[in-house]
Amino acid sequence: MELDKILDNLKEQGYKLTEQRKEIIQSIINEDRYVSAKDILQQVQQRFPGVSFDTIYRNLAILSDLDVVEETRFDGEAKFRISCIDDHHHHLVCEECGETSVLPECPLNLLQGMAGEFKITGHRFEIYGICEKCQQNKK
Amino acid sequence: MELDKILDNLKEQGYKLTEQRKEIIQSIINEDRYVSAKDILQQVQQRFPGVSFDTIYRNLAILSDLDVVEETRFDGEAKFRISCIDDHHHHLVCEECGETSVLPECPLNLLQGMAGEFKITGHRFEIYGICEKCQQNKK
DNA sequence: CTCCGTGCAAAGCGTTTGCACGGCG
DNA sequence: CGCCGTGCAAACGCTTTGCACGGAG
Repeated sequence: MELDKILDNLKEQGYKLTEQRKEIIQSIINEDRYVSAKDILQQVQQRFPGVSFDTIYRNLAILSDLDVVEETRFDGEAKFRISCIDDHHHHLVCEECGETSVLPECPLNLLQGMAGEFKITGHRFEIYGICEKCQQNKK
Repeated sequence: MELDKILDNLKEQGYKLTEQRKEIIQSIINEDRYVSAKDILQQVQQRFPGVSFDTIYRNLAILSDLDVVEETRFDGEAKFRISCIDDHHHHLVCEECGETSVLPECPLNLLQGMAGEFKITGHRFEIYGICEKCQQNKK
């Protein structure tokens, strides 16, 4: 998703476009992989040394509600990445760098009907491992 | 997995069989669904009012290492259930009661080879929703 | 000018750790 | 009787919240 689209969306929803907020979104877009609140804070602090965790978390909560970011959890902390709400998809997540690549198929489709009477409200399918780049860095 | 087998396993590994430890394992077996440390504590406290969270957590860590319990996370807390290490499988997890049922197929098998150079170290595939029983309770 | 968003500080929650005692082996 | 496991308490890390000020609309 591009920055302008997101800002328009926020404005429509009645949210103000503060400099901090814009910078937070920008750095999430720049990262384009799962990062922690801390990672985002450090990025944003390069331009706004004053920003605090609360601002990061509050904005992440809003962005997550609006499906601007996807949220998951590993290493004992929440991780966030810019979302592509257009198409339903799943990730290969590198536990070293958080880099993600998209799986070509949603496994839920392959399991159609297997759930029976269970009313599905959500699902999580993530493959953890080490991406090619990080494997080479380790050698 | 049955209690005796687990206790033998623990003994083999050099762990002592304290009453608290046995009770912790027993209540996890009895639950047979994803429960939180708090849930386990409350169960165990019925027989040992003195037990504390530390004991629960320390034992859960050991049991998780030995693959006696499976660990996941939702509702912002770690959840544990007795594992069936014999066969690789995945769960439908009810977000109301933690009840799980087993999926007939591992979706990773269906996606064989899709990961490319990504070195897979683990994966998580869980479907969240409301199980049949909880749907009826809500009505 | 009105409120929403911010920064500060402190609290909240689940979880982990240091310590000394008690009980398993 | 040695040492692991326990309970207590305190610390921990991540995240959330109350408050008063400042800036966007």
